[in-house]
Amino acid sequence: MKIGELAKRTEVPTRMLRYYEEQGLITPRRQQNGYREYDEYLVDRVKKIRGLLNSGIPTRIIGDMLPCLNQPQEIVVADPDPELREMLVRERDRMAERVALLEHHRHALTRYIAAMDRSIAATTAPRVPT
Amino acid sequence: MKIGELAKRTEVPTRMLRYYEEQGLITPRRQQNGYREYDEYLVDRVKKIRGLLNSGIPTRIIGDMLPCLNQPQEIVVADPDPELREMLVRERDRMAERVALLEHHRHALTRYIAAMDRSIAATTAPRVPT
DNA sequence: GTGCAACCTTACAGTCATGTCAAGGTTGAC
DNA sequence: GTCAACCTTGACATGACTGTAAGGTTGCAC
Repeated sequence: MKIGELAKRTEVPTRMLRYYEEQGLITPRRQQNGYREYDEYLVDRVKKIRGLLNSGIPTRIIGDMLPCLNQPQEIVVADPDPELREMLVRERDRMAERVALLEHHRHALTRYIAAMDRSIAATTAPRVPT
Repeated sequence: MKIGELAKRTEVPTRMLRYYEEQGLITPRRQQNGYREYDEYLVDRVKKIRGLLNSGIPTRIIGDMLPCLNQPQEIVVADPDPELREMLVRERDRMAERVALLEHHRHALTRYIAAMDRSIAATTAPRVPT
């Protein structure tokens, strides 16, 4: 498929698909006219890349991880590099921290919004029946 | 206190404290020699800023929120702007999404690390008693 | 009071994941 | 043939950092 279709199917802008290519995360073939030609399996891979980026993992590290995450279901560990393992553990722990923090702030925001609503209610209907 | 002490107490590098100032999130007074002078209450505020930034809220929006989050405990809504409310709701929903995604990837990573460990165990002790 | 480390200052450049735009080539439908 | 809807590369902008250079201030030892 061409870049536009991949963009639609993954909801990742074409700009980003080209960027991921630039970073060596995907390497589509080229048609005779120079257009990029993406294989089906790249849909999954792009989604994986997005997910990892969204989790705060930089492209450089994603590049290290991707070859290990080849099979969609089964986890294949080709070269069990202890350094990579450590890095992944660190990333996982950082994720846990971020989840906790996000939850904390989500609750704070929820409380804040509720307070706003009370304030708005008080403003629009200031006279409360005694 | 001076910038170095604030940095130590908040674990936010001086470089970033100056950056937050540049972005209008904190405005320390100046000593005669030009050094920045931070009040005690800024320790809390900087921590709040870090938390919000970590949650993916941009400085621009944090700048809008901070004046509302003055009191550490009580939530004070000075000007219940419905636009701000909508924005906050959007931010909160985005946070929820990000939490879900992070959790998903955290679990994936955990599974992956476990698989690695099995692989390492198999490599270092390849002969399993039948 | 000289020297020196440890602090502080500004200012400018670089990074990373994005967004946006320009200038131009290709394709397919009418 | 022309027009919209694609595609290409390239360049510049932005947000949140991050690094570093070049220099001023402070405090302490000698």
